[in-house]
Amino acid sequence: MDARDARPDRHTRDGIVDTALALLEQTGLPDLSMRKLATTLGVQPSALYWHFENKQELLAAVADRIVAAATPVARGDDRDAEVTAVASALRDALLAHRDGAETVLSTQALGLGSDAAHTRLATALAGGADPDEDARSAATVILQFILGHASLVQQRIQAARFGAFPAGEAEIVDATSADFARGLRMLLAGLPAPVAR
Amino acid sequence: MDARDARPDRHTRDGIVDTALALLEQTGLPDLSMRKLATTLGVQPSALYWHFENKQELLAAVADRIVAAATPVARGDDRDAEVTAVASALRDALLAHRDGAETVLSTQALGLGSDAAHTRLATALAGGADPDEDARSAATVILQFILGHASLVQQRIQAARFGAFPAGEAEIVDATSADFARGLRMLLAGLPAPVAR
DNA sequence: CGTTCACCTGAACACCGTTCACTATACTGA
DNA sequence: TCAGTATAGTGAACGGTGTTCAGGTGAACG
Repeated sequence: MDARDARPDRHTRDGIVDTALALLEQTGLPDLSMRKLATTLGVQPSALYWHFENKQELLAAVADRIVAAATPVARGDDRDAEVTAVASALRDALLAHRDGAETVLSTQALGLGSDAAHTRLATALAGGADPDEDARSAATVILQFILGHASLVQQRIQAARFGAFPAGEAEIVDATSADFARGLRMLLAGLPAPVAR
Repeated sequence: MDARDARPDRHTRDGIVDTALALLEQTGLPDLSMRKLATTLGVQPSALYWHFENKQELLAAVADRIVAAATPVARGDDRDAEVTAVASALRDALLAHRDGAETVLSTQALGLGSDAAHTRLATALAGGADPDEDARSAATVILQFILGHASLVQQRIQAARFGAFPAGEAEIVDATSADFARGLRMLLAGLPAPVAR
């Protein structure tokens, strides 16, 4: 309403991703459309295409934001504890946003080894050192488990959302965290004994 | 062309799923539309809604078909070999169709414990006996890994398909099968020692 | 003062899933 | 033989989708 903020600052990539993330929370991935996003931003849909080449690229940015929120954890003493901490942070980040896992999975956010989460995991596996081929391969495996796990958990949440059986989101996340811990334990058991530090 | 086969047999759910699966192979999941499917069948789009309530239900049927194709394997002697065989069959089934993993993942085909693949896995884990809670939980973990793995592999295939770097589908499947084997080995290492049979 | 650039408008295109009234064929029992 | 019913499909429409494109608007700069 103030005349002053007629053009205080224009929309920026980051700002748009913010809004997209908020909208994702409300509508879920399947109903997240460029038009709804544009409306929320008070803008024509076509305006979005100045900032992003297409929807896919926008979603990739959203996915990046989601995994980037996996805060690096305080390092534990032993390797397994640290890997567990990194993996759990990633799980939490994926589950923190509605359809987060599917969003990340659907964009090739983790295409090659170039991804931050993968590197973090591999480094933790290498005991803090530069990860060798072995550590990177193990990191890939763990990442695959995390994404599969989180996807299935959220698919269950979505099924419960407008669904047959009643269950809160928090309940499901809680109930499945035992599975996650178990999977992690199983995976770590298949590793050679950690080097002392 | 023959006048005889004007209506030899009508379209059936199974037949439609067949066609959908073939179309999936050509177009990929994102471009698999009810309209294209109808056109392929020589039918109006609305006709599909006599056989299926909506697209989701159709895709669920496709997903069911995909996982059902995971042929039960000849049993190995020890538990780990058998689990590996079941898991590998499932991976193969998912990778056998374009976007197979995402198709299965996107439908809640593996919602609860009611799923065939889960049961098969759990039974293998229990050494052929009736799976207890522990075996079922471990089966869940392994299933999550398989789906995450297959999803990422196929996402990589799709990236390569019209992509930056050149790589055949078979090459990728091949190159990643070492990761898969490793993941399975790691997971199995976290299990209590199998009972003798 | 004119040009350039960042940002956005408005309209259009081709396609999407889904609904609905209606039709045509086949089987079934009186 | 004829009415009736279930099966399978038509054709048109509705609202929504991602994306393109020519053009406009304002601020910044030389």
